[in-house]
Amino acid sequence: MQDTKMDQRVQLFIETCRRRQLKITPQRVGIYRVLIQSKRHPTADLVFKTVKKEFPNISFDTVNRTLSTFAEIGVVDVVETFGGPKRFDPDITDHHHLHCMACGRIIDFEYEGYARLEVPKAIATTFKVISRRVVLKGLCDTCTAKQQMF
Amino acid sequence: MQDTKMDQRVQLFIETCRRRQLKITPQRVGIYRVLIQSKRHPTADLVFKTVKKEFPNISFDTVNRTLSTFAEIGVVDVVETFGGPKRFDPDITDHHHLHCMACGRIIDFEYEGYARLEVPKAIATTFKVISRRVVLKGLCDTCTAKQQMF
DNA sequence: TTGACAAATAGGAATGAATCCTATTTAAGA
DNA sequence: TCTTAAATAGGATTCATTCCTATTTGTCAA
Repeated sequence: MQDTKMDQRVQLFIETCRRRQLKITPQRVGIYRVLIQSKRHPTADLVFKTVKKEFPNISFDTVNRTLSTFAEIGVVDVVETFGGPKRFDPDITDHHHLHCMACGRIIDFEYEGYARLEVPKAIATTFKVISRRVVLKGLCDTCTAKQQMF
Repeated sequence: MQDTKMDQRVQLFIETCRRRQLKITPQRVGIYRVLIQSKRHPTADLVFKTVKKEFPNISFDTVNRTLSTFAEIGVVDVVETFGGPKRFDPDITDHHHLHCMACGRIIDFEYEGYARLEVPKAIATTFKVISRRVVLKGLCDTCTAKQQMF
């Protein structure tokens, strides 16, 4: 990500915090920066280890609590998983996910064909939909290649 | 579920175990019976508590290990979640999920419109798709009603 | 039917993830 | 500045899951 693009996102993030009356702490900004630079839907622990380079005595609890706060105010998403630790996604725009069952990688994709996954009427009346996503389980290219070696 | 329908499913389950050279133990059958009668995508702990009524000294480890085995041989699915304990789904036919963010309920639904969620070509070439599902996040009717009380 | 053996189980210990607790620090408005 | 509520660090605790090992039990072949 370009520096200017990143600064823009950080600026928007700060405005969101203000709107929600959340204090702008260096830790929060640091965690947010780590998040938007991540490409792998990181766990709290991974964010912790990364942000620790800049803030050597930040605590895990701060990182974890902050990630929950971010999810509450909508600046990140908690991603669907199949067990294991929570994973976070700084991309809150509409997109879909491939899950590799072998290596656990989550790959983002967009697709016109799913653009307006309309919600069945019978459901729209009894359930208030907030977000929609297609989740594909399978094997990524790397893992498929590995399997064929046996 | 009707008894005959259930016996049929148990019979199929037993055949699958044999095919995979898994021993048919009373615990496994008991756990499978609990699963196919569950409507709530139960956690290992809930299955454990339920099956304990019939097998008072079954261990949690047995239940948990067995559920993993079942997932491996494909007789149950591990369901996508947003953190928290693993949840299991005895319905392995194609269907979709609503997740209530307030109470955690997962509601199954089927929909013609999603019938053949075709996989984008660009993806089909690099990723081997095993299953596909639409995941809708939102609020169920009960929880929507509760929120409006405030 | 019986005996042998690998597989499965029970129960407890160990690990990992997330949350809670509390004393201390700090952002932000007066 | 000064004040105060919010946020943090660090450790303790809880909950979920996996690991370990002695014992039991399906299954298959004789």
